Amino acid sequence: MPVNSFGNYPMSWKPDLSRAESPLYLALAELLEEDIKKGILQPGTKLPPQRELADFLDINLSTVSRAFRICGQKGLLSSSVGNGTYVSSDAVADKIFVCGKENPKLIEMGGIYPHAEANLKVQQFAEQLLKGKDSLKLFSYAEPRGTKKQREAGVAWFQKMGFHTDREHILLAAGGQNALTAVLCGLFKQGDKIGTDYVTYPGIKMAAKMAGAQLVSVQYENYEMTEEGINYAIQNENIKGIYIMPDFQNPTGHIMSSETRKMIAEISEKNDLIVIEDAINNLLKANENLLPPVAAFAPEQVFCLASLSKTVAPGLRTAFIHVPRKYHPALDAALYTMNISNPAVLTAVVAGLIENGTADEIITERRLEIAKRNTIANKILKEYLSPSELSCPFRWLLLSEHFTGEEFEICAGKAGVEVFGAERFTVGNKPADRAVRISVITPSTAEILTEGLERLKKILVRHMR
Amino acid sequence: MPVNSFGNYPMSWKPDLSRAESPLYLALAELLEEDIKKGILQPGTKLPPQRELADFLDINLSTVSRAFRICGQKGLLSSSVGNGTYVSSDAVADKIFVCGKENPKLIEMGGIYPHAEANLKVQQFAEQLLKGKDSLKLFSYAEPRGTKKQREAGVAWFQKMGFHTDREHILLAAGGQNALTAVLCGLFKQGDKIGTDYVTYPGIKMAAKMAGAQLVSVQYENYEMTEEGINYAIQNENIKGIYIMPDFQNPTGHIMSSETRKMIAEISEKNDLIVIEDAINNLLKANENLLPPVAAFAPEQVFCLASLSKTVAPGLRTAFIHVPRKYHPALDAALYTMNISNPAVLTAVVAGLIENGTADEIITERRLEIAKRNTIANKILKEYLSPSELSCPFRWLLLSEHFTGEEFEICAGKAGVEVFGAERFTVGNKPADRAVRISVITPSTAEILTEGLERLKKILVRHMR
DNA sequence: AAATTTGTCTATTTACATTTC
DNA sequence: GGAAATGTAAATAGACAAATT
Repeated sequence: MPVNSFGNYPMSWKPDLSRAESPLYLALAELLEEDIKKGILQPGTKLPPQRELADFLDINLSTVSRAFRICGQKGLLSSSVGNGTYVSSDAVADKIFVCGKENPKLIEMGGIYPHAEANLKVQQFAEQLLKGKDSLKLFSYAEPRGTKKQREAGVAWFQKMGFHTDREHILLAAGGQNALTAVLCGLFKQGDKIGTDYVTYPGIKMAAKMAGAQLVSVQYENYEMTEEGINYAIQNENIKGIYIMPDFQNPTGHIMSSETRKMIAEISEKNDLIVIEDAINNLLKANENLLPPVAAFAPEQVFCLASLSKTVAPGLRTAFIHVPRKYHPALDAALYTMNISNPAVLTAVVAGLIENGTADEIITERRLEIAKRNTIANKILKEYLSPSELSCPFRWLLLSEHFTGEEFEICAGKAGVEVFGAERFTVGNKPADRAVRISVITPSTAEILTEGLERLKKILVRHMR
Repeated sequence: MPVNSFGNYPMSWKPDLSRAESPLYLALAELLEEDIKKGILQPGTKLPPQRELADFLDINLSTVSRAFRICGQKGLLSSSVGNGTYVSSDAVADKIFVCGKENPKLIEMGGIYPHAEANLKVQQFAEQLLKGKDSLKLFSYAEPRGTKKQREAGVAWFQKMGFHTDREHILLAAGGQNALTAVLCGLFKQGDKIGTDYVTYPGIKMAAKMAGAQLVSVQYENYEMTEEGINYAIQNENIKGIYIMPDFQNPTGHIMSSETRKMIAEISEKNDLIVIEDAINNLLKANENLLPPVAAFAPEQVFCLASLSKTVAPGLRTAFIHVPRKYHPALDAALYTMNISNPAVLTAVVAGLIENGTADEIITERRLEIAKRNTIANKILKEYLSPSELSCPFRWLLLSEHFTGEEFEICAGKAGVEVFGAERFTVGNKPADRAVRISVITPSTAEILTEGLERLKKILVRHMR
């Protein structure tokens, strides 16, 4: 018999299990998922305590618990002891990012797609390579782990970042996302937890979902995870790893301080925490601003992923991974399971470009082009943009209280500009920032960029009055 | 108090839980895994009934059950009601297949690697393509789902097999293994079961492990799954899907009859069973032997995977997937999570080769070359080889009672020939066949092939007396 | 500072269905 | 053909620890 007086303190959710066919725990989980997807339970809603719900439904506490766990693992709920269970803020927003081109009139500033013009040197090199001897082998199976020469190119690549590693620590993946998925699927089990920033790269959310891992957002200050935050997540959330993007954090564009890098390295060593460091933007930073990746401070604890997509060319679909020795077999197996091997043509091009110095030239070009575009962005939207270095390919646009990120995304879409609202990047149950990410590098010309930015400004100004 | 008289019927396993620190169920699972890996519990061993073990250890039945389930999901055990629990026959053999070259003196006939000489036309086409206009875009991001033209090439590819599908049913993957992993990770949950042949392509074992799915071997007759076998597995093992390779089944080389193809199509429709059809070898069959894939008979039930690795060139890392409509979103998301997109250069080459007819020429060349090699194989090892069409790139070598597959693999290795023993292909708890798979297409020349086969013959003859 | 709230984890009880003998 | 053997699944009970009040 229910003890609580439900009348006085109405429960936020009163499911009806009376005509459920499947087992109780499943029926409950299904109802919950349905109600979240339907919007009956909004993100951020606090659910009734498990005991109260059990009492109300006249079933056992553990049965409710089990149902909640199922939804929790799907990323629909996030809960903490003593505090309660909440509907995740990103429970619904689960859209795939699709490379545009569907609406040619839309100015694409959502996805970050470096423009094709800078690919000239890559194309020329590839053409030469195909003419060379041994080019027939470029269409046979490649060695799964890459050749010594290719892994050596990876070493050279990390060297540019100020991180000295060696051939035995390098594996190759078919791009940054491929690398990320391999690490998650290869090293994490269903139910394992991974700490992230409170807004983060959506690709980690997709990869985590595939691996069955749960993301929890780590407490932060000034756009950086705090020491206490990480320690708390280790002790109380039992996270097995963290995911970080120290250079031009996606989506905020923040560059992690040297102190925090060292702090994370230290904590990870002390607690045997797996660090997944996404160094995709490291080499986009200005040359005089050399900040080595966290991996440099804890090389046996950190997976350092270095995709070439943003720095050389996206079509190369290649990433180097620095792999801690003890995790090498597991990641090797995961990459083999997913890819067998990387395309021989592309890895050969990559290795060649790095070896002969062309890669450096391309990076310099890309940096200059981005800087040119950020100068334009700063001129048009200065007061709204979160500050950033000139070579960051995207910007974090802070909105007034008039808009949520999602609302602005829709408004911008109607004005013919695609941007991505903060909701797409959120983790956990904190309400999303009022912000959107805009890519300055995607529009094919500076003119189109300008037009897009002007349109955004119009929307902002119109609502300022 | 134990009821059974353990003295009389000694239990096959008497674990010692007395000094376990972790929870009972975990400690038991760990002990079990350890003892299997150490070889204390051999593949095929029947474990004591759960109740007896619980009694012996003086713990609850469910606790044992839980421990067994953990090991079962790792592929270490396979059990059936009324019958008991057995150590899986492939519990230990878990090696990665690595593309050789490490020992140059070894004649590689283990992995199936089409030789590079046939890549000439591919290389020439790629060279032309790079010279063409728009070639800069080949190094930018590609559309995740492929362009219309590329998907149209997939339609044309399936058309050659006698299977008519359309553009909306096609997705692209970065090779056959990539496709397989995407299907498994995208559509199956931890603990889901998938039926396979009793010997099967090891890649499905790796992919299943990553997805957390369990493989169960389906009853068969004459190298083909039987209707009763599939129905049994649906009803009693609760399989959610089956994996089949109807053309040149790996490793036996068997071609599935037309009747069985239709039977599988029908059962899958009736039971909403997901069929994963690996059609990698379909187009290697002789032209006059057109047998459409199972997908042709149940297109909304069958994922049909068509890698180009064995037919055109492995380095293209491309596979077309025919996807049932209802599963399209799930697979699309999985592929996006793993790859974002396929390399634009390679998919452009693939689409071009198919469109201009070069692909057909290459297939014909490959078939002829394989036939030449099988003629040699038949001459040297006729009496040992399981019969097969001339265009099958590998053969199933049946051994006498003198050898297990593994033993022969080792003997061959000592004689400088790499082959793969049946143990690498086994699923379930039936002891492996006495057989090895030999690839006739991997040695770079017919002479090397001949030498390899002669060495194998020597081993066989020496032990016949 | 102590009591209460709250989620999590392990082990147990009970019921069930299939297979074997 | 019926009893016994055997694995599987769901629901429950109890203990624990962190967070809140």
